[in-house]
Amino acid sequence: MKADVENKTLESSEDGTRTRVLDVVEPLLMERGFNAVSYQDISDRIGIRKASVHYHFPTKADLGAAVIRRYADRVDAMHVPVEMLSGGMFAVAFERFLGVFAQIGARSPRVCLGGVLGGEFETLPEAMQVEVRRFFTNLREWLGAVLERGRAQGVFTFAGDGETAARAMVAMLEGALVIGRALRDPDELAAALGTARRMVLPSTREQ
Amino acid sequence: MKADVENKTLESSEDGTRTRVLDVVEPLLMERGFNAVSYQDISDRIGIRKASVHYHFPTKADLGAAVIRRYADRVDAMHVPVEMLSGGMFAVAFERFLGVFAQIGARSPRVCLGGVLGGEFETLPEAMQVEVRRFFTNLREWLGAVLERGRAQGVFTFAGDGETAARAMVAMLEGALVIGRALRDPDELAAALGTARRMVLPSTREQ
DNA sequence: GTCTATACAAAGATAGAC
DNA sequence: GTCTATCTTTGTATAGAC
Repeated sequence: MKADVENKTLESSEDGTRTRVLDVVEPLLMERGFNAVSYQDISDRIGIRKASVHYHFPTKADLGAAVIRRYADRVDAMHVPVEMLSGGMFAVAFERFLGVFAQIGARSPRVCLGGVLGGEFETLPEAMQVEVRRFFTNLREWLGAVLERGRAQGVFTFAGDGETAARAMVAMLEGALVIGRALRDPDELAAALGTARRMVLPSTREQ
Repeated sequence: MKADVENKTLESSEDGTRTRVLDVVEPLLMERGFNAVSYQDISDRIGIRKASVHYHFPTKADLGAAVIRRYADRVDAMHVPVEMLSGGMFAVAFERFLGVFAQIGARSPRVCLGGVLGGEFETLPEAMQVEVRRFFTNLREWLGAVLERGRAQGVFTFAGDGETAARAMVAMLEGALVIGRALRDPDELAAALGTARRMVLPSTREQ
């Protein structure tokens, strides 16, 4: 169990073609979506034949599901469990959450994988739909809990319950990535980030 | 210029296959996106051959662009020009704006055409990209002006400029449609609608 | 304006040699 | 694990008769 690896996020230690495929497909999906990415695209990019890609991921559904699963797990891992937070750490966790979207926005024309796949949702294989749902559910639940408990500790201020605020916030950020990319306008995401803060952080709310 | 027609929204008076095609494709796009809809799908649904569909829309880009153009024009037409608004009419116009999204949400698994095509944006033909941009730009500009002027007349209250609020709001509603569909959860859009109101309507803001 | 027929390219996927 | 070769299906698009 040698901890080598160049800069892998999590995942198995041994690099291997399988991981290279995932690494190539993920950004491709974020840019073009599932239906517009082919085995040929992948084959071209990593210099092996289509058939070899099929060896690692027999069907496209397998491939797609593996990509979102890894993506969702990685995003999950960036969010400190609510039980471990207290006091000012809530604000930090919240900023970190926004930072994830800010990072994606900085890589436009990529958008959040959840957002693109959400658009194609009805055409996705079951296994992928399950992962997309899990992604959104986890995100919402974590953020909802953070907002709720953070408010109890006086860090956040907002009306209604944390879950509702979390829903609105995630939706806004996902939407902003998509629209901002279409308009080639970084202000779109900036407006969403600012609004998100103003929704819950009293310090940012002076007119 | 006989004003017959069954229940066409705008468009030319004579029904004709061309319009039937648009009528069939629009909801298909809202559900599946552009890349997952084929001439065969259309052919099946209106009972003519693929080649006949090509007669009306030679390329798929022509077809796609025509669909969004009509869609964007229709949404545009639902929004009373800001110059014609005053006093309480601002609140009415705003509710009407939210109503458009509520209607789409009620037809889930369809989502806003702008939202789906935004997800596929990088893979769309130029002509379609132009229309998608126009859709979002018009929506944002109209709403931004309504919020701004409505606030000047004491109808709305919010921090920052109207354009920023409008950006955040449109993004939130688009995102909520997509996520709500994936999760098969009507509460998603409801949360967004409620949050939108709370963002600008003082009457809805008591905790 | 709609049909039949067909061209042509791409896609997902499998068989079997190396 | 990767290759060549191939199958099969689907998609966009065009030609030409009716």
